[in-house]
Amino acid sequence: MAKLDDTDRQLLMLLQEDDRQALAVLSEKIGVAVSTINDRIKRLVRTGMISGFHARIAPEAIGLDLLAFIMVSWSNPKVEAIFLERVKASPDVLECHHITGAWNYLLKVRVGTTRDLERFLTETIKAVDGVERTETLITLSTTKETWSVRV
Amino acid sequence: MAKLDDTDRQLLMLLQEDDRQALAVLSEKIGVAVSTINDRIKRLVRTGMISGFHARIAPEAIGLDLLAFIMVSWSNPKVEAIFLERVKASPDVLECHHITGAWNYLLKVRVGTTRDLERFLTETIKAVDGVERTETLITLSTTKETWSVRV
DNA sequence: ATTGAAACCGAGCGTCC
DNA sequence: GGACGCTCGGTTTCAAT
Repeated sequence: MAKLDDTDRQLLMLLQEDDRQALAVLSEKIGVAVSTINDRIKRLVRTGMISGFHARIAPEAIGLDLLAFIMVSWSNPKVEAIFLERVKASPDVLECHHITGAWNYLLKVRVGTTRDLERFLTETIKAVDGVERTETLITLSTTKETWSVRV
Repeated sequence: MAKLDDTDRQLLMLLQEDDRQALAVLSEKIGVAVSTINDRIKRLVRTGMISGFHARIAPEAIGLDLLAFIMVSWSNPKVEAIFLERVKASPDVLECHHITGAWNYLLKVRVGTTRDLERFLTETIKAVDGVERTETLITLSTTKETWSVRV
């Protein structure tokens, strides 16, 4: 974990908001030369601080209207490997976290309709032998969903 | 919700994985002219299918080692407005969803250490008058965390 | 004084329009 | 094809030793 100076921090803030600003614009905003901006971005990528550049798709604009969080648990530890396999392969699953508490895993899932969600639950989750319980929290509305972290 | 043809879909897939590919590369992969790629991207942005281009920061690389999901509830409906205000203003909160089930809201929160989490809970969440219960699920490990949706 | 790292400058070139 | 913006060498500055 290399340390960041103020230029790096400002750059990260600006790029996580919008990575398509011209180097000249970034140079202007931060107050260093264009080539410096270029060097810094390259370094941030090389050192792994920036892990990628991604277009963000508006989910509802393409018909992905249902967001759900699904908590899953089992008692046989052998279940985990198969479960993770399935989950990684499924494009419906955006996130998969091993969590503390009463449940083993928390999934963030985005699909089109409740029918898709039902299909996901039966064909992807409950199809894994040994999965004992699930609880699904449906998102009614989303107030905030940002990819920008404090830097 | 405009309809997408196959070119749009391929383009969205490629750009959400990596938005810095040259138009010529995209043209090659999809098999249409460079100018078409350019037009399509512009249209996808204009129509709101693409809502932005963002550099992704590796959270652990900058010391954000703790990810938590916090469920919150209250009984007085007047609490909601103040709660959302605080949550929107907090850089620790990445997501805030109104959910079904026993809880009112689900938050996704990223901070440095357990101390920061404690401070967040006391100063941001429990400081909201009327918040009655919270439950925090700490993420032990993350198997999958993608921004790419099925298109 | 010497060295190394980082910032700056400008010309060349690739990319976009 | 023309223009813009990025890239990448060389050069300079600055800090630390």
